[in-house]
Amino acid sequence: MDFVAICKALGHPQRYALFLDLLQGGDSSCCSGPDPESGACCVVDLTVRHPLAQSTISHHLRVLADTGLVQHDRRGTYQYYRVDEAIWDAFRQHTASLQVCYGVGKTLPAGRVP
Amino acid sequence: MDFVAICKALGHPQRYALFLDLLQGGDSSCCSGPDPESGACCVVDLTVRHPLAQSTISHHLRVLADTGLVQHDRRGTYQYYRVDEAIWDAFRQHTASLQVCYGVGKTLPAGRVP
DNA sequence: CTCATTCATCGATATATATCGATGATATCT
DNA sequence: AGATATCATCGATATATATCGATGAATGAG
Repeated sequence: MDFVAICKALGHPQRYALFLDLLQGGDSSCCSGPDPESGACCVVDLTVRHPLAQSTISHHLRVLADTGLVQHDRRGTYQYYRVDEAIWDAFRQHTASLQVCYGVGKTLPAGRVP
Repeated sequence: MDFVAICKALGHPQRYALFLDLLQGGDSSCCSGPDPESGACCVVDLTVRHPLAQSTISHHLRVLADTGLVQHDRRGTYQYYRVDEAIWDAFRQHTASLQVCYGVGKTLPAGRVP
């Protein structure tokens, strides 16, 4: 789980929107997955819901998939994308673990004092 | 709290390293703040600890500060940077709130089925 | 087999970002 | 006032990214 890489991937408005869409399992009516309860989404559906060219959406999905945050499996001509819950959970856990921690075990430095 | 902007700011290795440094309150020995228990860090200290030019560090700190994630206050000639805990907490809370939620309230679409 | 559909890849272009050295502004000290 | 230190800004350059249209590969339908 590369925290920085995932941050970078989510740090783009359109890509974040795609990610949110996948998180919600493609709940819009045009999603035509064979098992909608799996939360997967095919590229055409995303193309309908997002104001981007198909190639651009494919590109963003690849960026997300390269971090491991998103998985895809082929069914017929369709490619279904979904959020990898384990990776996402790891990301959230890491974020939660980063806390401000000053004044703990700090040795007062003897350096210059302005 | 702009989630995407913060992700973008943290999605860069050097900037993330600076952020971690600030999170830990500059616990390295060269940090010479007048009140080290406040967790603040001045730019020179970061310059010593990170392999970047001073102007580059200033730039990254500005990017972090522009998101609100980091604050700074001047004391003498020094500029002390610290993490804004409220913003960081908001970021962590938002991250925690983003959950996979499929199969909830989903109306089976009548669209094409591959 | 032929055609249509989905989707990834390629090539091109415009924009953004990272990085540095140099300069300038502000504050402190003598 | 003059010298020094900290730090932000500027200008330049190299690299990365976003976006699109066109193309090609794979698959299913007729």
